[in-house]
Amino acid sequence: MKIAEALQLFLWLIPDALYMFELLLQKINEKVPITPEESAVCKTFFIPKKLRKKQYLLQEGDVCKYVAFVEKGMLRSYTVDDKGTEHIMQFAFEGWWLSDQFSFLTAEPSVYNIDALEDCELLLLTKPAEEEMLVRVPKLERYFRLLLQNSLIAIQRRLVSSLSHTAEEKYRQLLASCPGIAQRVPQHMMASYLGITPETLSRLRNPKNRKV
Amino acid sequence: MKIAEALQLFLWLIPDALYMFELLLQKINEKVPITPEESAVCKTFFIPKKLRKKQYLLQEGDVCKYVAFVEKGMLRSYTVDDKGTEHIMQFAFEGWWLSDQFSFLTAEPSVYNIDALEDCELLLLTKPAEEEMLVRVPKLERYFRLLLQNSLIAIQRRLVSSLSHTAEEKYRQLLASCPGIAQRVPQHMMASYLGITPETLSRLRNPKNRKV
DNA sequence: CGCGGGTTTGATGATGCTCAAGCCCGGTGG
DNA sequence: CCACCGGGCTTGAGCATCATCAAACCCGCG
Repeated sequence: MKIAEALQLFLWLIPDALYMFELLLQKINEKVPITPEESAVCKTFFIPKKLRKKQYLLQEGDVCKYVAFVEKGMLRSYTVDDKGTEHIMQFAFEGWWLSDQFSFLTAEPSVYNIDALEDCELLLLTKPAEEEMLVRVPKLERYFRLLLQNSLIAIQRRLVSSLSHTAEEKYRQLLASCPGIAQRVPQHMMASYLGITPETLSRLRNPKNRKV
Repeated sequence: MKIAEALQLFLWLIPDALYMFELLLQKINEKVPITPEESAVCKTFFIPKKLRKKQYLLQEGDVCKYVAFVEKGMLRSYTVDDKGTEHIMQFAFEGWWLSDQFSFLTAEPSVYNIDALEDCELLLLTKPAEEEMLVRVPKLERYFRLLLQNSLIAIQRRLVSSLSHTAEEKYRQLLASCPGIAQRVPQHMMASYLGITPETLSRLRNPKNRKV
């Protein structure tokens, strides 16, 4: 057996550990430069996990045990209101993080669902792993604070937008802030994210309805 | 001169230090019990400040240098959109905190304004003071993390509410979640907070318009 | 081929906005 | 002390936006 073949076999046996961390390390390095040694330490705390389309990472009523980093595929988090309508809180593409911060921190049951919109490769971090990791690589404190900040800003912007803009303006803003989303996310989910009905979104996409 | 007398004199000279910290310490103790010694340390980092009605704590374009704790009175933060309409992000009553987290953390110019809706007594904390305080009283890390969490949850709830509820439902929710607000906040400001026009709010408050 | 989910299209109605006028009340100056 | 002013609240009429309900359509898939 040649070495190349052996390597192939090896990769096949523990495929996750080898190739799944590239994006994570790249993203971290963008904000907080870390050494190769720190990278190596960092890797040890994550749990690689694959999720197939429509599978759940978190279901309403359960405690959110992980924060998830998306290496491949995409996730969404959403609530279901009293009328049974879904409200998408967030999409998470490659390179994004997703969890229910509140449930994760307090260990109380979540009001959100998280599921896969495409087949996914995720890196999961438990609370104890996160804490240990921050002790071993304190630089990452800064990285996680930046993440939290960014999510706070994003959601504030979205709130203002939802209070002051029309459906069409909100849609354009979404396309602008997240190019390519229309190619990957079904339309009725974008509608759910924007807080409008699928019919309305369909209509305002149709140029025939353009105002004079 | 006895020590007690000296203390009295000392307190007399800087009167703020005497009565202005009660609510702050009480609020902290509700979530994170601290010793009298820690309380004393804690006090030294805050800058007491009085603000008269309509005065600004932060103006759009400036860097947010402080987080403010409200001992008396009330504050609001808001943005002005391209059409010139104000959008109130948050009210802060006695015992609440307010700042622009983003500008405070990054030292970039803020997009928000913060001003006083009533004469106020505030306790201000600068970034260096905060950091030093957290070193001296590490228990407070937890307290501040809880604050951040709570604001994240609150704003998420508000977003879902703004996407899924009618003007009336949102108004009722506001009254329920913040009793007494109608007695202290002018109506057009509640409208601004809810993202509706003053006229609409006025109408849905009038029982004559009640649906059958 | 037929089924089913997602999207489109149409008709109708409710909700909330805009503009405009009137009202109430507290504050100011004569 | 009163008249006047102005800000905030109310009321009204008309209109734009968007939701609802229903039907048709499109297309991938078993």
